[in-house]
Amino acid sequence: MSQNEKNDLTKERLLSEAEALFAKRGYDAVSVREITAAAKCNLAAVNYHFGNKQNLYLEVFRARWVPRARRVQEHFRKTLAAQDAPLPTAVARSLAEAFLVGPLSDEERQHHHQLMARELGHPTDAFDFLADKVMRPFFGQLADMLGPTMPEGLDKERLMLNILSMFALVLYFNFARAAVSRITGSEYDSAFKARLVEHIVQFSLHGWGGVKGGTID
Amino acid sequence: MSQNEKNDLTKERLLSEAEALFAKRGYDAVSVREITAAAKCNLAAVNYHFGNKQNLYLEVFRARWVPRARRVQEHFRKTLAAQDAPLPTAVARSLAEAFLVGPLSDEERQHHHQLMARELGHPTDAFDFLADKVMRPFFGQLADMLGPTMPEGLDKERLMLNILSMFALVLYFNFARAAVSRITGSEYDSAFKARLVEHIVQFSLHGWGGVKGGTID
DNA sequence: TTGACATTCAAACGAACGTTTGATACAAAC
DNA sequence: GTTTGTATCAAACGTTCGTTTGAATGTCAA
Repeated sequence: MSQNEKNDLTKERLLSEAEALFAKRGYDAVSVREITAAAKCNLAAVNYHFGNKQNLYLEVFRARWVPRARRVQEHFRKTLAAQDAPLPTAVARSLAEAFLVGPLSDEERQHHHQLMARELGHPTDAFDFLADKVMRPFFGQLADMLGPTMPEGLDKERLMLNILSMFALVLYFNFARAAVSRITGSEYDSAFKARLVEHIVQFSLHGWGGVKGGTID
Repeated sequence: MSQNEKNDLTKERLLSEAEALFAKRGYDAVSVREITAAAKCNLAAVNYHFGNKQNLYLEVFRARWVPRARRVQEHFRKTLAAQDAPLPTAVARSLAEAFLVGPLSDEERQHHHQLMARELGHPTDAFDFLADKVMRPFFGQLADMLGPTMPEGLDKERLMLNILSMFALVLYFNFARAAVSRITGSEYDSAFKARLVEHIVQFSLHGWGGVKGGTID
């Protein structure tokens, strides 16, 4: 088993370094040589453990991205269950908190959302996986939760667009950090992140009008 | 001048094909050979007209992206000026209409927002250009417009976050078209686009609560 | 101790990359 | 008619790419 442990370590290191590099710079900009150098192993290790570069990319989603998404969703469900009823206010706050603070380290969260954004913009095989195993089920749960509390006469598409829009904000403010910092002139520190959570909650609930924070909390 | 015209044609074709390919697949995934093949010219044309690949990429932003962004902004200002006062409702509607329907062809719009999203996620030299020449000035104008109409006690950062959030929605629903279609199950045709404009306006103004369309229009 | 198996490694493979070169074509200037 | 300058082209440059190979290493069961 000590042999298996070593194997696993190399495989795990490869997955970690590959994820970080793919997230930061994209599939094509990262070479196998760069990944194996970062993982401190031989060039051939990628092909030995994963067959080829493309499959390493897919495995990053299977072995790392999906479990992490599940952790975030679990965190969301836990914090929401602590509340009385799944009212939109509580749902929005729990969602924003889970995805912008939540159980992930800041680096994990950055990589997570960058990988997701890349797949949204240019879907590969990984997107099928991601949509079926993570997005659709979770969005379905949210729709079931929020549907009854939404204004009357709200069709399913409109509800889904509302949910997607909140995720667009979460994704955007994680994905475009550098740009957001430069435009707002604010450092992306934990204080700014707290203000961001507040903003996203207010915006999702009330749009431009919901900035006074009157009835919330 | 007929020689200059031919030169220009090649240069213009290169810019067009390069923009389309860079937008769809990103800088590193597109080769100079692929661009010159699409533009039906010799491989060396990129280096002759633009020096190198990187500079062709920058020139796509300077010669194509920025002028197009200006056209969209001009469209926004024109349709807004036709209204009485720049109330948030009119601003939101004019913005969404300019950026989701507006003066661009559907293909242009798609490429435009994909290039922008790529720069937001991983800024290069093009982003400096883009931020200084287009984003900051326009966001500044919007802030001046919307500032007085916003709820009392709204600081500058919060106002900018509101504006950025509306752009996040515009960008997202252009950038992640394939994914949005697959999640909502709706075709991205012009009818869906019209519903999208309506949704983004309502969401930006009222968040999850603004789906009844009561006071709007 | 031996044989089977899993893992790592240096080295090399052919293909594709961005870029350069020198020849060629052609219009305008002298 | 010759020169000058611009644009295009096929061909090649050296480099890097993803992948393959075969030997070396270490582990464990027989």
